[in-house]
Amino acid sequence: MVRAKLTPRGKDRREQLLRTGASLFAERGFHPTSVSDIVGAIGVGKGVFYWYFQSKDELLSELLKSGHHELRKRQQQALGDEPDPLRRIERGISASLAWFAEHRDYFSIIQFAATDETFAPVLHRNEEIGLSDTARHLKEAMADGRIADQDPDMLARAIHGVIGRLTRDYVIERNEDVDVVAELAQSFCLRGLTG
Amino acid sequence: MVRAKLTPRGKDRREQLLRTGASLFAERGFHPTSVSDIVGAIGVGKGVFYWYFQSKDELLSELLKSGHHELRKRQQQALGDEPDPLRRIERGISASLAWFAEHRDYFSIIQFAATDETFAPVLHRNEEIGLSDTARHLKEAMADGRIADQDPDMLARAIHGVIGRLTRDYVIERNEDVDVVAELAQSFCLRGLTG
Amino acid sequence: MVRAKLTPRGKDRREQLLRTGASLFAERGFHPTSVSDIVGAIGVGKGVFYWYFQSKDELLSELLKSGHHELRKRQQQALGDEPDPLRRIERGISASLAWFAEHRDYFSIIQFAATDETFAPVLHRNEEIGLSDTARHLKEAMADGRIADQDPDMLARAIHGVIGRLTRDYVIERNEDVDVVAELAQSFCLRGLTG
Amino acid sequence: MVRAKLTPRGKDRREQLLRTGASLFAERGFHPTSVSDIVGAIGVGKGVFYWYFQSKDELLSELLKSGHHELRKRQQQALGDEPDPLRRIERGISASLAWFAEHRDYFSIIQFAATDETFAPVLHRNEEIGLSDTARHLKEAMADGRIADQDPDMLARAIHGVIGRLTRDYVIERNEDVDVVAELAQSFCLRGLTG
DNA sequence: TATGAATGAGTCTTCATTCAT
DNA sequence: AATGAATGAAGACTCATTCAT
Repeated sequence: MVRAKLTPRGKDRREQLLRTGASLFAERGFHPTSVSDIVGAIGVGKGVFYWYFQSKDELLSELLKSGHHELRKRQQQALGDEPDPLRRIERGISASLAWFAEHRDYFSIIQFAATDETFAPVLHRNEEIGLSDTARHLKEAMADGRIADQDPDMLARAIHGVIGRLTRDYVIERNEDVDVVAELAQSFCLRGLTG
Repeated sequence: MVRAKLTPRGKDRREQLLRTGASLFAERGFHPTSVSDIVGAIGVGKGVFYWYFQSKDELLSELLKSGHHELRKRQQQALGDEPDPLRRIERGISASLAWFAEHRDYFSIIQFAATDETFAPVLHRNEEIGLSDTARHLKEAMADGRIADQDPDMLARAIHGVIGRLTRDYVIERNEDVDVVAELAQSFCLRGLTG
Repeated sequence: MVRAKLTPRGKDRREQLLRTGASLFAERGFHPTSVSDIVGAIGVGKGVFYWYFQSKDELLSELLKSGHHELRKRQQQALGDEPDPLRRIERGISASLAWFAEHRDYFSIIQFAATDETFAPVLHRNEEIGLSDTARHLKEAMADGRIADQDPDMLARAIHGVIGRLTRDYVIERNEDVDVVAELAQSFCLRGLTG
Repeated sequence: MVRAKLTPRGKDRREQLLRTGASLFAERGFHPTSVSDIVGAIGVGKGVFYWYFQSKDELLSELLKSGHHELRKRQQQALGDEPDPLRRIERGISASLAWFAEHRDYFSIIQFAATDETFAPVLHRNEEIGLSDTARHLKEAMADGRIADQDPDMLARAIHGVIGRLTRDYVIERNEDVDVVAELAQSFCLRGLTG
């Protein structure tokens, strides 16, 4: 039974399970982490887990969903009302990198989810949304003649590829300064678009 | 016990296990695929698997190792003796896409391995090699004044990010024509480098 | 994970597993007895076993440990404050036989453990303790001039050899009256010592 | 199929399997040693084992049988035509210790066999024979009034208990000089008998 | 005689999930 | 809301034994 109404204490517990799960999934992987590991890390009984979540899968889904929402919110805040579509792309790049830098666990989880039959569909839907945002800016830039006519979807994915890879290699793994990485990502992508 | 002496029949069986494992790992994921699934798909007893591999992990490692070798070989063949470093990068991009198009299973396996504590180290070592190849070309181009001075490692990773993402989204998932994808990847990356 | 906190019910279950394991190990041997056999005999699920013990090996170790403690306690009670060292040896002999008569399973288990690479070390340490007790009495008797000077350790082992063998052949296998056996063991050993 | 007639080469192979099996069983135990280990140690294929023995159990049985015969032969040689029954016991003690010192593997194997449902019966029959030899000497000594009237079987087992234990602890485990051990065993047992 | 290959039942162990309290 | 206990299917791996060559 998924609890509809939670007492404040209940909400905290749920958050704690979410955080702990995220941390362990990121560190060891989803399959190698057992529900037992999660509740054990918190020091509560196994029943607690199933009081707040229907299954282990559900915990991951929740993580995916909330991560996506937060990232999205951050990106939209970053865009503000910037009228220049290319500037919007630049801002989106640095907002994404910055957000991931603060949510490393989510990044790892997303990486895993992308390779898993069960979660890939959810993830793809999420990605589609981010992608279409980027593609919209690109189309606008094309309409304005700022960049050459090319498949906007493919370009969007190329940009996301750059972001993903640099995030993983520099932000997550080497803890590099986000701004430095963002700058290169921006210049590489912008030039890649405009030539 | 890696069997040293294998009869032709044994070699075939080993290859068959490798292929079948690759295919199932790619389709369902490593953890969700059991050794039972693999031998069941071939229609042999469970012991057969362990005659050829020490463990399920070893099978994946072998897959990773041979995949890396083959991809590398393909890339080097593609480079030929091309003197222009930027051309070499272009050729590397299309060679990679082409190879992955023919080895979709390996791509998926690599994706998974990157998220797994046990295999990530091996994978990273492999990636390091490909990355240093790319970075070498970049340094040469910088020395020649063909592209601006920037961190060559970071640029190499940006390029690989583009390749990886477009491979996944177009070559693997949508079965798009490799040449079309390669062209965009090349133009995006080359412009990204040269501005 | 040795469960720290066990409810009364849990303690009972643990005892039950210990008893059942001891009984089956004694009857069929350690290796030929599977965890499945143990839980099957009790009529519970397989997981129950691993809730209380980390492994099959651990169950045997626990058995060895507790058996040793109990035997030791019984021997010490038997000695009381008997001042005569040779009398103490006599009492030790009958106490051991009596204890084994009540714990036949443990005797068989000890016999097996002595032949097993994994458990022999533990067992030997236990035996060392009993042996040094006996040797102490012997040294005292030698100091008193009650018995001739000989290697006390070797003598102690000879005595334990007599006890072990008669226990096995008469107490365990033929269910002979303990007192009769004890009497012969005592007279044989005491004369063996004093001549 | 048990081979009836063996070529000289075949006899050697069989001996080699017997020796290797004995050595591994003694070292690691019967159950933990696999047929694979045995043939692997020799460097031959698994089929070889089953060419010479019907099963792993059969190998152990053969070991038990031949060991018993050899030990018996040695003891009888040692007795010669010694007319004094107590002297015969003394000689039997040292002959046993000496033989075990040269056949440590067999000693360990016997120890194991005694704890195993399958082999204990065979072993017991063997022991019965040695025991009745000893008992015969004892009865003669009793008839001669050399030792007091006591259960000869129980005494014989006490003596064998001493031999077994000292063999294990000193001859096998500490590689002690056999003569020294034999002397103590003889004096302890003889005094134990005669008082 | 001997080998590499294969079988498949069986072993220990894990783990998501449920339940009684 | 939480706990200790229990379930049992499933997983990785082993191994005595057999077979084709």
